[in-house]
Amino acid sequence: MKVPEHRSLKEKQRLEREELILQVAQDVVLEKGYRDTSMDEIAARVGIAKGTLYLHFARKEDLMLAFFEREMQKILQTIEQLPVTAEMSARAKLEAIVNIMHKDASGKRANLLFILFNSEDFKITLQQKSLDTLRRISDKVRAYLEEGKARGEFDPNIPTDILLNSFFSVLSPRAHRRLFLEEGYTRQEVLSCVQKIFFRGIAKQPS
Amino acid sequence: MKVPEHRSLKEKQRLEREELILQVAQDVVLEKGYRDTSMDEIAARVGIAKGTLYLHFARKEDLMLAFFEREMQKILQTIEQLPVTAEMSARAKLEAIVNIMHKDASGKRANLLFILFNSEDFKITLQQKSLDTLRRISDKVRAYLEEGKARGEFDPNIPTDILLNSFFSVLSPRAHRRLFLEEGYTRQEVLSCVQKIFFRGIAKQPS
Amino acid sequence: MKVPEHRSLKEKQRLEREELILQVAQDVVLEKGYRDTSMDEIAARVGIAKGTLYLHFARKEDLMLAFFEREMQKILQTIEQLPVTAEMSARAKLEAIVNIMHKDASGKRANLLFILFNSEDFKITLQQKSLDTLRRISDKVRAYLEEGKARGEFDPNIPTDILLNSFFSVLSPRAHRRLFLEEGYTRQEVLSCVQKIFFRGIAKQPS
Amino acid sequence: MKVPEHRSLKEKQRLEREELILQVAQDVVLEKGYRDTSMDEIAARVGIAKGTLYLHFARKEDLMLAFFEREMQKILQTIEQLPVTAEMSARAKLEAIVNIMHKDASGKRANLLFILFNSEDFKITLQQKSLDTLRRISDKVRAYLEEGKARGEFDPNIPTDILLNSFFSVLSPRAHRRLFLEEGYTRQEVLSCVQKIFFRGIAKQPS
DNA sequence: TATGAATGAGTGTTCATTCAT
DNA sequence: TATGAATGAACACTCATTCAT
Repeated sequence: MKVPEHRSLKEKQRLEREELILQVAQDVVLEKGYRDTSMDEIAARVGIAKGTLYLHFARKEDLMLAFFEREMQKILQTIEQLPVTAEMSARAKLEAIVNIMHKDASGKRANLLFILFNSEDFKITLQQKSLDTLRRISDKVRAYLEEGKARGEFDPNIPTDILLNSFFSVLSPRAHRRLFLEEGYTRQEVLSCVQKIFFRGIAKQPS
Repeated sequence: MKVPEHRSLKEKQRLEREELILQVAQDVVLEKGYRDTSMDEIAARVGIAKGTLYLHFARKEDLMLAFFEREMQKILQTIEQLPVTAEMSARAKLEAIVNIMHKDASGKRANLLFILFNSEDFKITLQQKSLDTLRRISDKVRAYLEEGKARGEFDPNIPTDILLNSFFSVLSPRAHRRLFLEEGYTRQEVLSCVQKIFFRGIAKQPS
Repeated sequence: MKVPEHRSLKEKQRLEREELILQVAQDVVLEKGYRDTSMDEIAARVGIAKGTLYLHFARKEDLMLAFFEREMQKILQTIEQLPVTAEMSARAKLEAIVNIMHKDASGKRANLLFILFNSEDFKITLQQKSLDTLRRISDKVRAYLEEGKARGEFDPNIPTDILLNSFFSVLSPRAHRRLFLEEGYTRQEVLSCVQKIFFRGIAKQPS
Repeated sequence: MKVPEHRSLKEKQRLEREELILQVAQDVVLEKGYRDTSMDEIAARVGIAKGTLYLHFARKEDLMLAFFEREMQKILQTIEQLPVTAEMSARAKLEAIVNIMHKDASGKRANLLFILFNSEDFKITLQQKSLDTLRRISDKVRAYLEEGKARGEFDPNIPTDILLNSFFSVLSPRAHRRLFLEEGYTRQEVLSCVQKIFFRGIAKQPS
């Protein structure tokens, strides 16, 4: 009976440490960017030796991918658990997704998603797993966009690819960060305006 | 009297070389990204010694800032020389600006502008001069946005700051790069759709 | 009375494990070389924790020395148990030693012996114990060489030190490894030729 | 007129520096072995910064190969310039080669040749150029060995491959280093005995 | 002024060794 | 006693920056 407990304790500690590393890595990356984030700095901030970092993640790339993947998984899970009803408009569903992406206080999540979506900026070769998760998220959005077109909510003349891309770029908090940081707007305020612009912009035009 | 001429000749040569360096730097940065652009490569491509590069730009950062500044100056000048008439709608003026930003075949300009506007991507602290140019560009856009509001073209309920920010993020080719590169859309096609979304989105709503 | 038994049981287990470690270490070293053999890999292959390895051998070097020592001991024992009769020629006795050194299918033994004899290849300072064993082996060979000289079999004009050194370097399978691996000769064939060269070479010249 | 001079001066300095690096690298490798030779140590011993080392040799491997190649070239050139006459016995020619290999005071050359000939010990993948030089050296020896067989000097029953391999392993000073270093023999003395053993050993037997 | 050789701090990664449990 | 997580010194290699010529 003790061995399993012991193991699970160790395993728990391991996961906690891993979580801490991921959290710190994320902070540093958001602060300094991918290339300026050094394994040295992550280790120092976590308060462990550099070698210990490598017990958890064999390569810098793996660490980076791990936290991207983790964030995306969280988003995907929340999106898939959204309580959608038949009566909800496509816009309402998409707004729910936007809210999820902006939910966390710092907007980190959406930043990461945006970064990933424009992943060519990184010299990271996304692994298949991450690409899959990413694909599943964007497929969900795509499905709602097409549903909206079918229902006559959205303009059918705009290709869904373009709607999809605009959805992620327009609604990314990254794109609007300056407004919170320097101009004193609240997240909610900005989000509300930007959503308004986007959904009006893609709405089906009265003939 | 000769000295000044001599100086101005030298000065002219100096400026020509500087121009060449900036052009090359821009190419390399757009090709490889900021971090993967080395002073060695720039010097080699220009055909001068590395030391000579440092006679023109004391730091890598300065070189980068200089070519951002140069691009912005070009944009600013074109914007300021736009033939605007009283009858032109604010939207038409803004569309003209968007066209300038996307004018060059490769979309380099707008990429650079966007990059700068989100300058935290770079470890660059913009110098006062660059900030001024940037400010003047965005002031022009801001003026047209407010003109549009005053004329009843744009929704007065959305703060101009937010419109301004959306203008730059939505219309940046960077945000839509994937669509050209991977999905096979043409620049013109994407630009047209995205403009449509944006201007519909910010249009004054019928009461 | 129980304690000693207990101890000797433990001791026996300890020795068995030590034997296993040495066996594994030897395999890995012959497979990958000294520098590319990691304590991690040895522990993993043995199926114990790395810390446990260090309970048996305080340093990597100690482990390496231990298995050299062990191999040399085996060789020494076999050499000392050789059924030598008065009628046997010195050459026959030396050939028996060569055969022992090459006996195991893979030539591991002789490789190890050669490596040790040229121990500068390793950053290993041989411990006294190993040096003793080594000395006893080479003394045996030296004795037979001198016996051969005394009997008129070998050329008395060549110093025994030089004969001894040539014996080990000429007859080392390491020196001839290429011939098996790349040229397709059999061990037996090469060994036979090399022995012929050596014993002819050191034979007493007809006056 | 000045430019060429200037260039050749710089070039000369460059070559001198390179020579110095190679000399130091060789010393360190012979002292510590390939794996224990660090670029840091080489740079420190030469008295230059680590970066400077990389101006001359892009990779550690390149540096190592460069000095192997250089030594082999020297040997090859000397071998090819040997004054051989039709009357010289094959043995005399081979002895001349052995002398070349042992010529330099320290015996470094032959050590390097031996190391290379057993190059599987190194994780170096020999470049084609080095392999060619090596091949040309051993071809020369092989030719003399076969000439000796044809002339009835050497035993035709021993395959030339085996003779060749024995030539290099037996006559390598590496194999006999102990005798100089610890036993007090002179190089000449050892060399003479070892040659005697080898050439007697391979001599054609009276039928 | 122009050069490019030289610098050295910094990077990701490995691995023998230690030590709390 | 046995574990394996943690350590940190060491390594090969890069590149912005300097400086003697």
